[in-house]
Amino acid sequence: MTVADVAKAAQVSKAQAARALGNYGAVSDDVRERVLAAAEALSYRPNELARSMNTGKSHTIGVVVGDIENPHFGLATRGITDAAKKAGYNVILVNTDEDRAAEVEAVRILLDKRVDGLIVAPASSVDTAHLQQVHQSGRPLVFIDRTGGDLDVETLAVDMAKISLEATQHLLEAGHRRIAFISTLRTDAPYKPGMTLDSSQIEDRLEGMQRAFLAAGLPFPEDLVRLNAGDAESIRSITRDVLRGPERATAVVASDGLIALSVVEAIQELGLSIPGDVSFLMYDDFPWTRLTTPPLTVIAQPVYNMGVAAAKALIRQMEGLPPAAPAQFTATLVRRGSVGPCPDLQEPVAAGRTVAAP
Amino acid sequence: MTVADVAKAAQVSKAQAARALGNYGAVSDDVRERVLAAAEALSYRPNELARSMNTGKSHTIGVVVGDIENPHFGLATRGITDAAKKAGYNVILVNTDEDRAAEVEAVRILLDKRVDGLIVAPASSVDTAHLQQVHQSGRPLVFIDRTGGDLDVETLAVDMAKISLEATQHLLEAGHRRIAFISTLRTDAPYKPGMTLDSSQIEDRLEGMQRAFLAAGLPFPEDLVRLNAGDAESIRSITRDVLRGPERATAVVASDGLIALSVVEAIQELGLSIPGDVSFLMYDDFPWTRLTTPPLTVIAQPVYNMGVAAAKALIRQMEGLPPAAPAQFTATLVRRGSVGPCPDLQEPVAAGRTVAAP
DNA sequence: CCTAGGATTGAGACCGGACTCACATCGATT
DNA sequence: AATCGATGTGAGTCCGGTCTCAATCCTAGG
Repeated sequence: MTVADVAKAAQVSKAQAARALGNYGAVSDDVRERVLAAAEALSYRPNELARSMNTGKSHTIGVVVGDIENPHFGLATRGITDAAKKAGYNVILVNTDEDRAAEVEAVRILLDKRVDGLIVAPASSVDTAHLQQVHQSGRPLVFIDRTGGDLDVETLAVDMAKISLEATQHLLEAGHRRIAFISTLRTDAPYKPGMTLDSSQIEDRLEGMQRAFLAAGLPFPEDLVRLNAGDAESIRSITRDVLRGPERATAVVASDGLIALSVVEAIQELGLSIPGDVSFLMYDDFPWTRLTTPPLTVIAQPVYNMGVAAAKALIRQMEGLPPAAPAQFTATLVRRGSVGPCPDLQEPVAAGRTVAAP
Repeated sequence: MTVADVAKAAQVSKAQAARALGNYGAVSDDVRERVLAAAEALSYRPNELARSMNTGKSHTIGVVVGDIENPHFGLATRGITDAAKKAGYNVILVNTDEDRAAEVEAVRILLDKRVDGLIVAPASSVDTAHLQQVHQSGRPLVFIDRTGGDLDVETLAVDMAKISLEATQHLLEAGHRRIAFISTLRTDAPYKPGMTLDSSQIEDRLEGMQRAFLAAGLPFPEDLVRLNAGDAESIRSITRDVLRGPERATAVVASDGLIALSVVEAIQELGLSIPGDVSFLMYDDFPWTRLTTPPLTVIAQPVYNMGVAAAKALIRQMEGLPPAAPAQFTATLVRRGSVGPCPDLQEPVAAGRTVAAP
C-alpha cells in the first residue's frame, strides 16, 4: 500500500493524497475525507524508510554501550528509550563488549543507517578518532558515563573523583589503610599512579582515592589497585590474592556490580565475614545489595536519570536547540552494613583474632 | 557523498560506480580501481536507507519486550543482539511495560520502519489481534518466553508446567502444603483455578503447581495465588498478608526476579528467617541469588540461549529457510539454601515455636 | 461583469541507491 | 571477413515518499 494506491482509490492525484495524509499544504475537505477513507480502507501505512530518505531524518537514535546485560546499562538504556519514545524517537542498540574495534564498527553501522544522533558510552577515553569524526561531521553526539578524552562533547556522568574521595574517606575513618580497588579495565601494564588509563571514569575514581589518602597524610596503597579483572575466575583469584598475607587489604572496593558478585563470592569462599574481617564497598546501587547479609554499602548513581538526560540532551542537539545548562549528576554513598571498623588496627587488641565463617 | 559523487570523481557513470561499489555486474579492473579509490578518497559510505528502500530488506529486526531493565530480558536481548550481529542484522528495541496498547504501538512503529522481522514477548497471550495481523501479512515473527495464544507462531520458551511441577514437588516433599505464588500479572478478578490468564507462562506455572498437588492427593491452596503484585509496595503488603495468620503460607514462590527482591525484603522485615520460618523459591537464576544468606533456590532458565535461538529462528524465517527442529528449552531447579523443611508440620513439635530475627 | 489573489490541484523532480535494457567492444569462431 | 557470445558501459527507471511549480478554480472587491 503506497500513497499512489490510496490516491487511485480516492480518485485524486498522488500529490493531493500525500498532502491529505501528511497533513500539509492545502487540501479541500472533500478530498481529505476521500483520501483518509481510502487510506483507512486499504489500511495504508507510510513507509518510514522512504519518508526518512528525503526528509533526512530517521527519528532514530543510536545507542552504543558496553553491555546491556549489565543492569547499569540496562537501566541507562531504559532511561534513554523512555525519553526517546516520549519525544517520538526510536532506539537502535548496539553492544560493544567494551571493545574498541566493535565500537568503531557499531558507530559506522549506525551512521550508515542514518541515525539522527548517537549516545555512546565510549569504550576508551583515549582512542577516540572515530568519535571525533562523528562529532566533526556535525552529527549530534552525547557521551554517557565516561568522557571521550579531550573531545568537546556533551557528557552525562557523575563526578567520580568526588564520590570516590568521599567513599575513601569513609573507609579511612573506619580505620582502613589497606584498601583494594578492583576493576575490569584492561591495561597493558600493572597500575602505577599517574598512568594514563583508557577509562576516564576509573581514572577519576583512583584520583579521588589518592586525594583522600593524601589529605589524610597517608600513603596510597597502589599495590592494591588491581585492574584487568576480566572474567569471574580472575576476579576471584585477584580477590584471594589481595586478602592474603600480612600486607592484606582490609577493605575492598568493587568497581562495578558485575565484579562485586565475584568479589563477594570469593570473600565468602575464603570464610571471611563482611564487615568483620573485610569491609566491602561497591559502585552501583542494585536492588539486590539490600538483600545480602549484611546489606552492602554502595555508591548509588542516578543511572536512569542520566539515561533520560542523555536522550534529552541529544534531542536538543538534533533539533538545533542550544544545549541546556549542563546537569551535574552526583552519586551518593549509601551506608549500609558492609563497611565496619578495620580489624587489623595497630592496637594489640586486634592480635589473636580468629577468622570465623558466619 | 553519494554514488553520483563517487562516479563523477572516478569519471564513470553512476551505474558503473554502483556496480563497482556493490560488487555486482561486470566491471573492468580499471573502472573498479578508480571507483574504489574515489570512494576511499571521498570516504563514501552507502546510505542504508536508500539501499533498504529498493531491496526491501532493512537488515534490522525489531524486538519487543516488557522491560529491558529486567535482567531476564536484558540477557535475552543480549542473546538476540549477539546472534543478530553475527548474521549481519541490527536490532531495534522497544519497551512495552507489559502494556498491550504500548505493544500494539510498538509493533506498528517497527512495521513502519520496515524491520525484516519481529521478536516479541507478548504482553498478552489472549489479546493478540495485532500479532495475528503481522503473522498473516507474512512478516517473519517469533515469540519468546510466552506463546501468543493459539497463534501458530514459532515460540522459544521453556516448558513451564514441567519445571513448576518439579519445583512444587520439591516443596511438597519438604512438607510444605501452604505454598504461595506471587506474580505481577494483572487480572481483573482474583485468581480462580481454571480461569483464563493473560500470560501463558503464568498459566502453565499454576497448572504445574496444581498437578503436583493433585498427584500428591493434596488440595491446591488457591487462596495463596496472588496476582496483581504491581509495585514494590503492593508486593510487600501481599507478602505480609500471605505470611500472617493461622493459615499462613510456609513457602513462597516468586514469579520473577523483580518480585523476588521485594518478597525477600518483606520477609526480612517481618523478622522471619529463610528457610527456618519460610521457604523461598524464585524464577530466574540471577547471579546475586548466590550471595544472599542463605543462597536462594531458583528455577534457572537458559535465557541467553533462548534469545540466541529466537534470533536464529527469525533469521531462518527471514531467509526463507524451513524452520529448524523446534528446540525445547528446559529450566532446571537449582537447589540452594532457601527451601527447608516446613516448620508448621502437623506434629506438636511445631507448636510454641518462636519467630526470631536472624 | 471583470479581475486580483488565495485556495486547490496535478505533474513531475528528487532523495540515493539497485537494477534493467540497449548499445558498444573485442577476441574467438567459421 | 562475417558472426557470435561474453564482457563493459551508460541512460534511465524504480522504490515510496516529500515538495516545488505552474495551472486551475473560486470568491470577493471594483
